[in-house]
Amino acid sequence: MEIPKSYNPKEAEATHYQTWEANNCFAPEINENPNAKPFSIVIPPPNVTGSLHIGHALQHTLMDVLTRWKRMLGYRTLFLVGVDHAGISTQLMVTRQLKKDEHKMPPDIGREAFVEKVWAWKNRYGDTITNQIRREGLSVDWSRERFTMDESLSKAVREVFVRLYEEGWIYRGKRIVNWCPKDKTVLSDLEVKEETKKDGKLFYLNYPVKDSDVKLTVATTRPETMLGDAAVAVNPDDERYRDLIGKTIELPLTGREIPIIADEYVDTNFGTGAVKITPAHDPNDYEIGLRHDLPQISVMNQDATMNAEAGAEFEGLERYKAREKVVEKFEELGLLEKIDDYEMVLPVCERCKTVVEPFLSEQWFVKMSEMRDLALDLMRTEESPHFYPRVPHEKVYTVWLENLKDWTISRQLWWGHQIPAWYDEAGNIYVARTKEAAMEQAKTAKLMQDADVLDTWFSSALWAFSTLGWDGETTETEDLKLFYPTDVLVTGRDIIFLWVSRMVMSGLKFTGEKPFKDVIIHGTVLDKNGQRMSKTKGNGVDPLDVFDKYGVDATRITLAGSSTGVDFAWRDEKVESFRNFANKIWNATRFCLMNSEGAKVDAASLTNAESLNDRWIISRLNKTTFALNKALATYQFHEAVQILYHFFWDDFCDWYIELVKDEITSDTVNTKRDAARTRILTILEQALRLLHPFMPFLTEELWQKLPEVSSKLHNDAYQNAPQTIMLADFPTGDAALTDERAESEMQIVIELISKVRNIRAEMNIKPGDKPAIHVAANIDLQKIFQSNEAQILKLARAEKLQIAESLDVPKASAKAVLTGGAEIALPLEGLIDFAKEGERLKNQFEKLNVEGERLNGQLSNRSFVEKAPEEKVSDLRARIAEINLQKRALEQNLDALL
RNA sequence: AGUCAGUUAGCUCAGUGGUAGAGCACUACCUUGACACGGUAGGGGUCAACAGUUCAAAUCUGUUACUGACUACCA
Repeated sequence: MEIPKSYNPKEAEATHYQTWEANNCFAPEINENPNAKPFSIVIPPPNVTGSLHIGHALQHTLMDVLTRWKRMLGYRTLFLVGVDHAGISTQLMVTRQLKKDEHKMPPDIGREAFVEKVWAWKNRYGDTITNQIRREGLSVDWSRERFTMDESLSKAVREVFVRLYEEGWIYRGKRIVNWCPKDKTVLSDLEVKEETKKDGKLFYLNYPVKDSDVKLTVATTRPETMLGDAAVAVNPDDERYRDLIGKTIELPLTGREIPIIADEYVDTNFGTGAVKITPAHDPNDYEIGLRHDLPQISVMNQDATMNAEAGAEFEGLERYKAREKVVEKFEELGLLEKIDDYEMVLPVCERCKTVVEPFLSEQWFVKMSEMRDLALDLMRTEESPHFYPRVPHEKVYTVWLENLKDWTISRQLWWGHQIPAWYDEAGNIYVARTKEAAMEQAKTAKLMQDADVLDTWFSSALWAFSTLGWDGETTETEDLKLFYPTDVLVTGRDIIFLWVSRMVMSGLKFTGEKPFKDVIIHGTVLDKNGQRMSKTKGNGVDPLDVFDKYGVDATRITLAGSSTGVDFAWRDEKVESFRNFANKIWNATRFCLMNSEGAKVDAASLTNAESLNDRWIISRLNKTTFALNKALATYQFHEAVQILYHFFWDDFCDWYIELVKDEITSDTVNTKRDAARTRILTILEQALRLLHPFMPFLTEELWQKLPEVSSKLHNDAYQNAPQTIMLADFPTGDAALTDERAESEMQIVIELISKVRNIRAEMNIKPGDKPAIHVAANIDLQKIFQSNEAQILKLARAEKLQIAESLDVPKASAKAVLTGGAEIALPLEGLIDFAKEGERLKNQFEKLNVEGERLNGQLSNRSFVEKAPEEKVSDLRARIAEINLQKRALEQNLDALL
């Protein structure tokens, strides 16, 4: 078989995914075991407008590793995929295109036509993200793909809305909300981000007190809102203003008179200690307004221009123009005290970055107190969901819930789930599942549906069960029974509040069960300088570029191997090293295949091993298998990757292949050679299975090349499926095959070879020169060295191995001491540099000496001997004995040199 | 302002009480029939500082410094 010298990911990535998908390998139905335990994950639905970024690649890899692992273990696995309609971002994107292509705005074409355009857009571009998911190799079940605006999911949304309304948990009301003047919609608290403005100003305005010469100075960052002032507030304990409480202000520019009131809210140390109160344009002022029964004077329109209430002079002015004009007027009136520079933090719209205006408006809200308690009770009673890592997320989640405010769910958009509420001509509200039902309630057909749609996260909150068939009417399906609650949710920190908490609350409320058992919160991928990636900085890493450059598998295992729950800096060098790892796997397999005549994959070859190196590698393989399964079971992805990397590269390639190379490449055809070839092939095949969840393409490509692989190697649940490594039985380890004795015996052989190599390097022995190795050792060690003579000679590049009870070598020899007191010597007449050899031995002696002194110090500490566990003390004694033994030998060697 | 996290080899990061680890980078040697995307042998860290608990601290506690994240407020 002709195999290229290096792995080309493109070929493997081009074919296998299609085969897997075409053979329905991803669907749970591939599992033929009726008693198989279920395992399910739902993907956090990416935005339909979106394209893959490196954070997705990380999150998706972790989910796919778990899914492939469980599938190979024989679980009935469902990895459910789908996309989110992403209300605001999609609407913005289509609006932008409409503007560009037709120079029109949505109102120009009307709601119906606009929504049609969004659907067309979705159908045209919506598969960008899903094709990218295929590229990543995700083993998701495409037959169950969902979209948040599918009819069934939309029905679930209406159902939930109606039920919550009927219970009084959804209400409509006039509140101060976060208003985006550009998108002209309300935003929830979580959709508002902060932006620091360094060149902000704090304006000090003088308000004349009626019937006096006194002026009260108030400070504000938004002078234009003074047009809507309803009062000035001071702290009741503030001596400076005590006399003024109850008096009246003649509010400049408006001709209105407003009271001076006392309220504890006012901080006497900030600004002037007197605060202008604008109930319609500030959330705190709104609260104060309610307490003091102040009028709510709204002076702005929805686009943040001033309205008629602001007065004729200001009406129609944009908010910042109005600000300038107000300041000008105050200056003209001699009422502008001063302007200070002031660094401030502004709330901005998460999507369009426009400064959000606190705005008095009528909206729909979900009352969170009861919903919140459901989630808090779950945490209290079951400590669920279990966060990985638990610190800090469990606490952050809990504290957030405890302080949760009501959720604004209406959005002034057209793209999304339209609110199932209707109004009659008198303005009465009818909330119902359908228009017909609403008409029945209203006893009239003259109804107008609420124009608003629901927050995108309202439908996302139902994702874990609406995708499995729950629509309010149907509440039990096969999928729900099998796959709900899901096993684990994998997601980023930023949506714990937006999504995780809301899924928990709605899951508990509507299914009576939590939506998932575990929540894995992965870290953020930062750029190579440790900075957050962002479009404006242009420092993002495009996973598709990385795939092209290094291959999908290398990228996947890099991401998994970096994942410990904390943020990490992206480095191309890391992927490069895993690209090299992929190549190493490729070439190890290439070696086995080049010598595979007469061999096949045969599990029996793992149980009938006799030689030390075979028993050793089989023991290593089993320990690796145990450790890997354990690491995955606790979501320790970094650990899992380390385990695999170390086993494959160090144990299998650097030692095992080299140890058995001669035997395997022998020209002599015999059963011994066949057995050795079968064994290495079998071990390799097991290793490929262990690697498969991380590196699906490479392992499939290689596995299919192995002689006589078939679906017989599949897990029992997949015996009839077309042969693929993704359905192979995942090794779980066999305790009978771990062999501590083989491992420690091999360790001493490795030590011997390494020490000889060290001497060779230090003494500059040419690779072609083959010295003799003299070994002095006890009977047990003699046997071990004797039976591994061929391997020792080959790997140490030596001529012969002279084993005796004591050393008898010429003075011109380089020596070393092994664990257990064995000694080695290489006669190097004419090659040895005595000064260098003396230096080398002294260095080793010194190292041992330092360690010995430290340990002796510890041992002479009486309290250590008394209080430390016996085992630790005896370990220490043994180590000291070992050190003394080696030191004595080194001393003798040094003496012999002089 | 509050809460939390981090500070370990030149770089990126593992490591939760018992002799400091990996990858990359670095040095020397090596085209040894799987692989130079390779092999062999090396060098390199008083685990941020200080104090405490302990027979024993990178690991537990406290304080400080720096970095970062989140939450709230900001007239």
